[in-house]
Amino acid sequence: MQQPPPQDSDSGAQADRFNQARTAKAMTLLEDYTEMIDDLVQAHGEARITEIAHLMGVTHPTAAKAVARLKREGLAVSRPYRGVFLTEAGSAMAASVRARHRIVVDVLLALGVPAEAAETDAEGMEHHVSEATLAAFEAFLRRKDQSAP
Amino acid sequence: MQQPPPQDSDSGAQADRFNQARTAKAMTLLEDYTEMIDDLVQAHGEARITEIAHLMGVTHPTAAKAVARLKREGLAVSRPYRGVFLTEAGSAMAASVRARHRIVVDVLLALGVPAEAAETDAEGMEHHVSEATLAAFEAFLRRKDQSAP
DNA sequence: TCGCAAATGAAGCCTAGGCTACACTTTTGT
DNA sequence: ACAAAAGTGTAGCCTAGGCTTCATTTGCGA
Ligand SMILES: [Mn+2]
Ligand SMILES: [Mn+2]
Ligand SMILES: [Mn+2]
Ligand SMILES: [Mn+2]
Repeated sequence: MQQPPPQDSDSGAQADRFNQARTAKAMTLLEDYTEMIDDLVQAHGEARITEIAHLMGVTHPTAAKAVARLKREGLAVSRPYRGVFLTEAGSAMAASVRARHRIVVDVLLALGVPAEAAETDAEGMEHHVSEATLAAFEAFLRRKDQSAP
Repeated sequence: MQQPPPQDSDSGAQADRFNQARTAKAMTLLEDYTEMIDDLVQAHGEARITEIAHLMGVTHPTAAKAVARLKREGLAVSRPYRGVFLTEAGSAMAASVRARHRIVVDVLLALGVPAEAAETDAEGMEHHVSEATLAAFEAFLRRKDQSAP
């Protein structure tokens, strides 16, 4: 292991940002599906492939492939022709993803974004909100509803 | 052409949001490359594949393939072994993308996000900011620096 | 109970967007 | 002027994530 290469002044800084955005984009599927499966298990005790597909707006083979990836990555379990459930790791991801999702929506609403746009945009933006940004969002929301109790 | 199907109550609303997020994600490459090429043409009079690749953090064949897609979609032009330039449509996209990028960064900074995180997160978030949200962001920024002149 | 509809699985196709390896042009330095 | 270096192009491989089509299993209602 080497130290993170110092990058010739800031030549690579921009490249680093794009790479980080690409990495975040690659997490989108896992994050959205874990959150969705967690929702469904809460609501019905299990998550069925067909319902996942319907809510995600994809065909069932697409949802099945996504679930296969979740299982491969240790986030979910399932047996043939049965429901899908999250592992400990999957539940943890779902919890943090849901918390972040809510905070992003709340920030957008606080900034005056119409509710429908806030929900829609948050679904994509959330995956690019870093820990640092999330912390700033939380602080902003605390300030906000402290000044207007 | 039919009217947008009313969706049984709100069953499909969630699916619509995910589909919109997927569409936005698919625009990411075009938006980032047009902005980048526009930057480079401003700075050096042309955009070379190698420099695009370097700044985007990808290999040169990847950048070349991206430019091929830009050309296919009528956003850029180039001749073999020569620089890349934007069409009218490409320049228009670059201008709006750059404006939105700046606004997103400014909003994040106004909310107290550290500068480095703001730059990085904006690079991904920007592609999911709708017109409605952008308008709210602009209004927020105007209020902001009106109250602190 | 048993037959049929709904759900699930499996196979295979497609595009986007990464990569490496190698060929060819252009530019540059002696 | 020309050889080496740098830049560019091309081919081909890979994975992710959509899709359709068809086979199989489940679960229900008659
Ligand atoms: Mn999402
Ligand atoms: Mn979400
Ligand atoms: Mn971007
Ligand atoms: Mn940008």
